[in-house]
Amino acid sequence: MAGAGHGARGRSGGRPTLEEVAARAGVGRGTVSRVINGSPRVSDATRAAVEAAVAELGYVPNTAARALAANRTNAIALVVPEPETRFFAEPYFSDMLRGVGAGLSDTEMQLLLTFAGSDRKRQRLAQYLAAHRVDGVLLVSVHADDPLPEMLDQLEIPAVISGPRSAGETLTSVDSDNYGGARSAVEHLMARGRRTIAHITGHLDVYGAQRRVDGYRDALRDAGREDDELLVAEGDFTEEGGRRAMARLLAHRPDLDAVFAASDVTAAGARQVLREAGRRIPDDVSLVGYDDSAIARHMDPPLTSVRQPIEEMGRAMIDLLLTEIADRRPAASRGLERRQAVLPTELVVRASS
Amino acid sequence: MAGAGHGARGRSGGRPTLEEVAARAGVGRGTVSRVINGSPRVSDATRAAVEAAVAELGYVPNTAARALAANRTNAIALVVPEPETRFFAEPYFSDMLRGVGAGLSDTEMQLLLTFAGSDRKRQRLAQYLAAHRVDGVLLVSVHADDPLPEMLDQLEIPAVISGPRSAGETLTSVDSDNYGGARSAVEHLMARGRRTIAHITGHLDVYGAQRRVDGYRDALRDAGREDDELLVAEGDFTEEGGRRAMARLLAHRPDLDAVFAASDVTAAGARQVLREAGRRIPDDVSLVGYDDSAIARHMDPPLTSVRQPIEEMGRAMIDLLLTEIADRRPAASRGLERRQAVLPTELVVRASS
DNA sequence: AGGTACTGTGGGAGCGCTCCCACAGGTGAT
DNA sequence: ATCACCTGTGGGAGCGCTCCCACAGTACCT
Repeated sequence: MAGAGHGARGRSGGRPTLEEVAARAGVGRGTVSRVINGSPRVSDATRAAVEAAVAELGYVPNTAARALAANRTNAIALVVPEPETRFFAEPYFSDMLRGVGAGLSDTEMQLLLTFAGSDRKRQRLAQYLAAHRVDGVLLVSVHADDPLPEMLDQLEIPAVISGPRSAGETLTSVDSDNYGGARSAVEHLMARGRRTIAHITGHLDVYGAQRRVDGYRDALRDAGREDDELLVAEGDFTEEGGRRAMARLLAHRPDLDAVFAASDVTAAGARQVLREAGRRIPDDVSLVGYDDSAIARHMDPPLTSVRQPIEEMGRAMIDLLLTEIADRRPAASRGLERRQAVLPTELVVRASS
Repeated sequence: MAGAGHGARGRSGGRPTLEEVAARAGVGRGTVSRVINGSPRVSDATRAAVEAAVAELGYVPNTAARALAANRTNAIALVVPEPETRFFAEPYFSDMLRGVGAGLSDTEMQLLLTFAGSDRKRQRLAQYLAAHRVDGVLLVSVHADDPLPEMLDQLEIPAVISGPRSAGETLTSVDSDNYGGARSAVEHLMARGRRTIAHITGHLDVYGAQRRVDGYRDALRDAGREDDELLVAEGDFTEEGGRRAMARLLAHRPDLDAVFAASDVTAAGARQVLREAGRRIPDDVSLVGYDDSAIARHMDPPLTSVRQPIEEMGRAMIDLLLTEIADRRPAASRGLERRQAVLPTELVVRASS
């Protein structure tokens, strides 16, 4: 309330304004604003006086006023275009969120968590974006046909996507080396003396899943191995998908002696089917997963897995997004300087291979 | 979608304002505001006209202006007073976040995710709160000596805590029935014919962990069983803590034939030590965990566990918080009507018991 | 001397809303 | 006729900032 709460102006609870700080420091409103925002055009003496006043009064800028006047929000949204369930089922997201949080902790930016799993939520999200409630958007796990990136582009809202949708992704993107990670997994299995290496893919409308297939294929081909279609079964990153794919693989190629799964969760499903079929891990069949999640460590036997530096990816996304926001230009310079970051993966060898 | 389609109106990128909608509808600014905010004091005809204008122009209220004028933010913060790492290590948080997201999806409220794991982050958090950047706060996983609740109280910011800090918690709280959950676990073990039932506790400065000990004790006592101090070992919810506690229990009471652990992760640690000691699960020792997390399902053998309705707890927290925000009063009526929600638990029986 | 170009500073003019007062026009009781 | 008291409406007065223009002061040229 405007005039209501003037009684409590004493210590805590009283929220000083710029004007009050200015009065206290004996300067003008503009000068305080300059100090607060780190403008260099302030003399050292004045700056010191203002900073003292700020400290004395415990001044904290009002975000809403700032956002209104400056037409920016100091907030970014992490948009998850899936139902909440999926988001948390895969540790991938948590790790990413962690990196994002870390990257943000040095800034004034606030993180908004937004789910766009249902149509209603999409609707609302569209409104938020239209209202320019955030300065930028982080997109994770976007499927190939999602209209969201298009929309962001039209609204000219800076955005960074994790996992490009295709080789020609137009948005700034951050990715891990899916291709190289898959290669290293397959090469590891070959080095272990495995002859017949199968692959359970991820959802193939996810570009990263395709790249893993490429890495798997190329690793085999470069080693002069057979590249049998029957050794590749399509999964969808889920446990159930892993089970189904594994069952198909065993039916078609009962002689397989290694499986490279596109996620740890998928590997868990595969493991179960292998067990039920009487195959021992790693004695009869080597198993390698992807993500190096907690599940990999807790599996019996512990699962060899390809670690993605997901946390660093989160950090990288923030860095790129902040850059985009900082030099937000009249959209003229777009497309020319598409930014991209690809971070390396690492094979973590455990007992399953 | 909402705003994007109507692109070519007036200045490019210029979002329509209340005033423009008013002009279009042939009414005053105040009337439009009333319609937008669902005030009943508008005639049906006027309301219809305004709504038409809003639709035509693709009007979306400016959040910052609204927040500034109304002195509220339409945002709430989920504050995690721990390092990000801990937050994501336990599925507990993810589930809760899911419930919170679900509870929020029917409202205009935005969710801010805030970590307060380091001192610097605490500092910043304090600033946010002081700046009244959010209308309310959700606190999860607060330890007994945390100053945060106190601060929120002083700032008169509505807050709901998950897991009260003590029996006399002053904040509105949501909890699951820790006592009942523990009882049902122990009663289940007794029904299975187990005679010597040990308990590995959680961090005892967490009230819920204490309540589980109470439930364990009372279940035994009510059944006329011995209540041996040597059967209770203090843990801290972690795997490593579970290992250490289990080792101690085996040393003191090698005759134990059942263990009730205060978390699944703890149970995982206990399981490892039991294995190494040559005890078979469940043949020699029954094992029951708490949380019914993914780990429980993936353990070998699958772990019997007490399920908390964490997602519903998240929902409940939101409901309570929104209520508090809605009837935010001059703090006079505080303490009198302490709200509390306690949700039931459920024992999920698997092969480990 | 005046001219030019800085640096540092004060403060007016909004940003787009909500709040609230004023007031028109209707109703019913006096 | 007066009064009281509704309902619905318009619009002024801010909310606390940022932006930007004006301008004093200083410095270094012609």
